[in-house]
Amino acid sequence: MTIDMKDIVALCKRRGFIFPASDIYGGLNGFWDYGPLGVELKNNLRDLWWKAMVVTPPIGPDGTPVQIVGLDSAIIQNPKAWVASGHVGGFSDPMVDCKETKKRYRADHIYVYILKRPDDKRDVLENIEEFFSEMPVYLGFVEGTEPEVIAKKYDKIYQKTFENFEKIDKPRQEKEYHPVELSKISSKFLSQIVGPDTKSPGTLTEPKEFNLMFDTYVGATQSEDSKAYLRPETAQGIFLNYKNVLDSSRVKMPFGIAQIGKAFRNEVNPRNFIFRSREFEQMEMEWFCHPEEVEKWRDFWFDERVKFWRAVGLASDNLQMRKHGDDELSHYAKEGLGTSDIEYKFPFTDPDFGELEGIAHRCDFDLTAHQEHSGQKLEYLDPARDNERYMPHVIEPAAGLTRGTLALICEAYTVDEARPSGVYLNFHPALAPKKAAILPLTAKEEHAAPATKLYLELREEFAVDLDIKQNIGKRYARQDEIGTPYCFTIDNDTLEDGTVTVRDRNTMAQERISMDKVAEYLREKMKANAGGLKAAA
RNA sequence: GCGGGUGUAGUUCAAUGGUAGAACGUCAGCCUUCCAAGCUGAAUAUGCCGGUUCGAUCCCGGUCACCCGCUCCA
Repeated sequence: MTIDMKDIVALCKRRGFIFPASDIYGGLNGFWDYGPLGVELKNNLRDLWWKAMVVTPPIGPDGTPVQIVGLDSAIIQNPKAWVASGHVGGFSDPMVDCKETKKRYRADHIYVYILKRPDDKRDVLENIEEFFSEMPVYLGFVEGTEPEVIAKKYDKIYQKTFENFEKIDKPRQEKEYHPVELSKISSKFLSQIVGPDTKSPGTLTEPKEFNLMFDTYVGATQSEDSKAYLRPETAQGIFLNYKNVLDSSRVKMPFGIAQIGKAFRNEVNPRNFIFRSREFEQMEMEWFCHPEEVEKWRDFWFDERVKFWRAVGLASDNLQMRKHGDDELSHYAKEGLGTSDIEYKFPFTDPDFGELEGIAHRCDFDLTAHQEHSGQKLEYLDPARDNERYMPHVIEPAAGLTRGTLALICEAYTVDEARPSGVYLNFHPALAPKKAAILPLTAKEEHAAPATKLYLELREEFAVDLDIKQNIGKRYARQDEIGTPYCFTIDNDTLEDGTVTVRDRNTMAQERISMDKVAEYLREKMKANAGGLKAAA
């Protein structure tokens, strides 16, 4: 049975998991808001990650717990940080697309060759308008194209374009080609320009800025000097604080710094609900180690991270591991061990998979770059290795918190025609936004009063709901739809013998337990069902 | 960014160039001893802007958003 994403999106809105951002204004492409239940779910996943990384980090290969400390760095950093990281330089150039070949060029790499006779003394750039009115078509070439190739293509295109080519070309028998950068030519002439890899004019789009970082300005005045960026990844904040952490927290190589937070990318094309959005949340850990140990730690962290995703409920075949091909490696991972992804089969990627987490070997790219740009020494003096001085290498497990939340919802979404709601969310109890609902069988005081008492007791320890109104079936159904694993129902027997009914979300089975054992019951169920997770709380 | 599609209540759907309906959900009340029961009542919608028209939710244009396929994803 294939699950329709539309149904999931509808449920998310209907029950308060995820809303379109600025909904009442018609939304905003690439932005989503997390509703009352969505934020609980997301926080639960976030807290479990933090616990697995920072509070109780795993036991390392040598049998002792590894060292990881936390961090929460600013979203806006000195813009030089993004120059050093490579985010500013390589990706801020205006790009031109060819509609026909779908190729993409840097606008300053394409030259349009204007034809003129040697005796024509006009300056090409200053009289560009005249030149374009004299000849209907000029040709663009990528920087460095051989003159012979240019001449040949001109002959070919002109012969094809004009039946009376000879007549037109006659006065230009002696001609010169004058290259002009495409970015210097008004876009109104694009319809007269033939792209480098095509034969007909007008296929090139207007040059577009292609920097995926959001700009902002620090301070009251807006100028180039005050320009800054919203971070496109949380990782750099970790590298920027690497030295501070080392100097203040007594960690030794190898160790990790973990951070959870928002990141922003001005995606060309946000898609697929919250999967690719412009504002999203990352859970990243940078693991610093000696260059010789990267392989060991890469394998270690990959296993740990797979365990984590399985433990939070992605235990099915929908989870897959995949190594990046050389052609898709990031600038920082071109050397070294590359990147391996943990991927999830979302309904919208099915039968393919979408990235949930990447475990990358970032080499010493970032620290070296920041050392160069900042002038600060970032090498590590390792007393455990005879005071060897080296630049640590980094293994980075970088997970998407918002993507993970979406995967949890997709995985939990279970169609069941047999039950009144027709669907339920099969969340792991540790992840469920509500752990239990307290339901008096009727709204009468004799049921409502003990239910309220139980609710007040349980809410000290668990996220629980008290729901008194409407008939019991409706209330069960509502809890099914939001994925509450347990419902405790107070009825007449409760008054007699102090027991309540426990109703299990997945099986709909019921059993009676003593009311004063409910907290303990819940505690044990959470633990028993927690799989590889440590208790959630 | 390109091509295609879709926008009506919270959700899923009707209908119409002339007063926009339903189901479910929500809320209020009654009822109710375990799975959206029953009764009564209530609130809530034509994405936005413009054009054509006596009159537009419907026709046209633009825009925004969502979906599908490509592209992109440092």
